[in-house]
Amino acid sequence: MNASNPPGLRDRKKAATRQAISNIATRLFVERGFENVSVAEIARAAAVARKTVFNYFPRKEDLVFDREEEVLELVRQALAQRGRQAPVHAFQALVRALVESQHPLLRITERPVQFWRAVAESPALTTRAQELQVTLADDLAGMLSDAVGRPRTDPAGRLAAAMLMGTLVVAYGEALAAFRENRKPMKALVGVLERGFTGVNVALAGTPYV
Amino acid sequence: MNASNPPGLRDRKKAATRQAISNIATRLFVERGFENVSVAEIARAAAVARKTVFNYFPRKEDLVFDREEEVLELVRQALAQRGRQAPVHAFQALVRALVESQHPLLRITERPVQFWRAVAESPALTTRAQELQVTLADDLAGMLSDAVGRPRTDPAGRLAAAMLMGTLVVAYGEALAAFRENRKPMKALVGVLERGFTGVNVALAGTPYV
DNA sequence: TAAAAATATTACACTCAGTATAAGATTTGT
DNA sequence: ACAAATCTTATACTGAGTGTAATATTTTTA
Repeated sequence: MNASNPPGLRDRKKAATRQAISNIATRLFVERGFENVSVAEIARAAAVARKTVFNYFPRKEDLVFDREEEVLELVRQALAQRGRQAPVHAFQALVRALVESQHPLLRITERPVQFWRAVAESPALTTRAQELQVTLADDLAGMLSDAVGRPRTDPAGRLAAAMLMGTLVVAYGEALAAFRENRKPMKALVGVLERGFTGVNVALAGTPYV
Repeated sequence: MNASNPPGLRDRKKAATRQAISNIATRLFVERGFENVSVAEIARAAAVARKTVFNYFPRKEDLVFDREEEVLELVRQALAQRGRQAPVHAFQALVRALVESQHPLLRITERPVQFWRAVAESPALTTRAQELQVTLADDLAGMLSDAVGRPRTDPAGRLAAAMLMGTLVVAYGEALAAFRENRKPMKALVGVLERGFTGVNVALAGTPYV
């Protein structure tokens, strides 16, 4: 639970171990598929106890998805620095900015295409991805509600978050499809995005969210 | 893969076994919670082999959620009989009709409230419910696209489906919350619903879906 | 109605994810 | 250098889900 300060030896070793496990796991998954690699095998390859793997990654799927916190941080920042802008608009502005600045999270290249193909081929990973979408929508709903000083259970906030995340997921999926079919991924992405955003703005009209 | 005809003895026995397993499982889950009942125990209580339980319900969670087909059938029917109405509007009309006719699927009573509380208390069931939401959104997207003669991957259809399902889930959740707080569940439900529907209609404006 | 074909149930053995616990090793603060 | 805190490990366990082949039951055919 440390924060700043020079990271001690312990923390550096932990980071190294975590990274090593993650790297080896990724390599094995790419080579042979998620379902065909056991945690025991990963532990062996990383020269570490099986339990240690679970210490760092409570579920096997977490070896693949470990950028949740990064995403949340981006949203937090955007909402904190939004000035007088409505929170939903601030979120939309964030997404547009990430697209235009070619941020790694939304940039479409061969890498993410292969990554998401692998996810699609694994039932466990697909399920986990869906779980993540819902978790993110939930967190987003909480942040939006906080921003307008309403209870975190406010249905309007939930509705906004669900629609925004839904839009984002569909848009990103379409961008991946476009890439595979040699169409312009970013154009496809923005097309869906603006459609969805327009809808959200109307749905939330009359509320402080927008 | 039989369809009509008088159901033979075999089919009747199968239906009976399935129902018996499901009933006993439900009882045990209610008594002691989903995670605290093993499939082995269910099998024993139902006087059946463990493997037989898995024959009928591939995953343990399927013992709880087994109304997917029923929902899909409702949507199929509504879209088939929609006449010249746009598919998204037909879907919205279906939902409104279910609400007004107090259809069991959307009626809020003590039963569903307890059911969904139990789901919320179980990580495995929560995950499965999310999975179902995504599956339903996917099927809905396919049906909407079919209805307007576009490929099942059409992003507009996907967007419509994602937003509609998102709206439905948030609205239903809010209705459950309203029930617990002694507010009018149906009023809460319809409130969120109409908000979401308005947004969807705008998002999809200019497309044949609406 | 009796045998043959089809299908359902069962027993058995197995893999693997995830948890619990306590002992041993390493880092950190004094 | 010592003690406290924390990380790793060995070991053993529970429970979900799969594969397979033997057995029982229903349906079909003759």
